Amino acid sequence: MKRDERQQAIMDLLVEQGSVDLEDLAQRFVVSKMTIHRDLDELEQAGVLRKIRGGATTEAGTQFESDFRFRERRSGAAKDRMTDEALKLVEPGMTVMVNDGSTAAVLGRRLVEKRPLTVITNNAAIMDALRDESGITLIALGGTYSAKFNAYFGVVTEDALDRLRADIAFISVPAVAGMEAFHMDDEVVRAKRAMQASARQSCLLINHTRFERTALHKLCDLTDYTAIITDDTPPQAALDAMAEGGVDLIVAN
Amino acid sequence: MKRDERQQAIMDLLVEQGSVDLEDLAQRFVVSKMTIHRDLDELEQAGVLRKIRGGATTEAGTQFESDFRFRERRSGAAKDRMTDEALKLVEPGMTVMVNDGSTAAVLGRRLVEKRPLTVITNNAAIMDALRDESGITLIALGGTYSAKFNAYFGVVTEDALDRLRADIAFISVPAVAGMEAFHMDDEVVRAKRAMQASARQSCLLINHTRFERTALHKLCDLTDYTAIITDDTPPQAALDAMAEGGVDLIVAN
DNA sequence: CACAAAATCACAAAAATTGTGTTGAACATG
DNA sequence: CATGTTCAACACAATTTTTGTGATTTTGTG
Repeated sequence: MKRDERQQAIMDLLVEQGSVDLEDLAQRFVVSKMTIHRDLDELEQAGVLRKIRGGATTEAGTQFESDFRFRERRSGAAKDRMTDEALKLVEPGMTVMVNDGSTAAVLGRRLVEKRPLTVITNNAAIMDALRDESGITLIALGGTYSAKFNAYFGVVTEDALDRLRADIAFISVPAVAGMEAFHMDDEVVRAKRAMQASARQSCLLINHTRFERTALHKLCDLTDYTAIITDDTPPQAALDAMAEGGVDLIVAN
Repeated sequence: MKRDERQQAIMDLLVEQGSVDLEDLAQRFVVSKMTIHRDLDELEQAGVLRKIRGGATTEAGTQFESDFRFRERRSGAAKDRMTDEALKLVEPGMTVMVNDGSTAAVLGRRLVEKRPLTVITNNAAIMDALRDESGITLIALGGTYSAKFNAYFGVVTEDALDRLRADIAFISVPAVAGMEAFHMDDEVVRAKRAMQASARQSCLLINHTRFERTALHKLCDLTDYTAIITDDTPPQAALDAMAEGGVDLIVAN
């Protein structure tokens, strides 16, 4: 492994973990700590990380932390766990819908594991990822592009969904409270609803930190989902509410 | 300049020119010919080029030559000239449709010069390019992805077009004979037709080498276009046919 | 303030990249 | 088809880059 590759690998780790340990890096790449020091120095010079005692972290408050790919890969482990569960619901030959959001993007990319599949999505990241995969029939939902969500929305999206049918839809939301799911943007809500309406069953993906929160628009009731997957145990209050409402929660850990 | 950079630069030149000269490369990068030899050997090993006496060419008949990016950058000058003419038909504030194809992709990217605009397309390259441009409202047409054309097609695309309206549609085809335009794929023909039907006026972009050729499916008559732009003077027979048919040809050179 | 851990520095060792001269193969040409 | 010329391949040496080691300084912590 050459210098450049190692530095790239360090960046990958940094993006994934948010910080890296010097000692650990030296062991991982089987080089001396001095070499790692030099790598980190260069990367710091290039402005992509900040050296701290014993390792390095992502430069706080720069473009980096708000970078889409960054957010996507950060806490990637949790998303991977949720994705593992979600994939269990998918069988080769199915038609699968996936909505916007970085969690959904992670799932979208991993759908290749279940090919052949037909994948319907308005998520630009998924389109990019599955575009050239053989065994995946990619049906993109058109619409007006939203940079904020890196996905397509609007009447075009909704009309297209109205004419398509899928076996399962994977939906993610930023807020769940009680027995209801929420989202801050009404365009997004409409797209998610259209997707759920066109799929035989729907599966909700929700980060455990997002329970007990609301957002401006209510999307639907949790009873609308045939499966709800989260990455870690949510607050007791949330658990109670769902138990009482009679919905099953799959905790992936 | 390091080894990797040099090799990358060689590939860039290769993509641009189709072939590279060993002697020339040695001079350009101020290294010995032996070094260039070694670079080319490695690149050949990697399968991205083919060494020939005195230099290297793109591996004929491999994925490379049919590579989308390759075709797109090759003979880029001609496309730029056509694009110049096409852009004259666009005014800020308009709603513009652009179809599939590498020529169209070049035009799509340059539409930023006329912003603010609303751009409607099924061309994946254009989606990627305009996605994060401010002042451009990007409306993607969904559909089933076609790797061959790097664009989206099918009922989803056509239905979406049926519900949209644009000021002008830019259409490109691989074959024109007499007073008719052709394309080898019926899915693509349907999308182009739908686009033309949804635009107030249509403009055809056609490479001058593509005149006097036909393809399996007839798309439409040339009289359906309000403007026809080509990059160079076409064969006399083609000119005669168009003159007789009463259509104006804009030759951009 | 003292102690330990970590960072830096300087220098040597190792590895890689590159250039040169030579040899052999391919090419054009009469 | 023989011959001179050009170009590619090879081997080796020179050079540059990368890396490791130990000494020295800096930093953080109790």
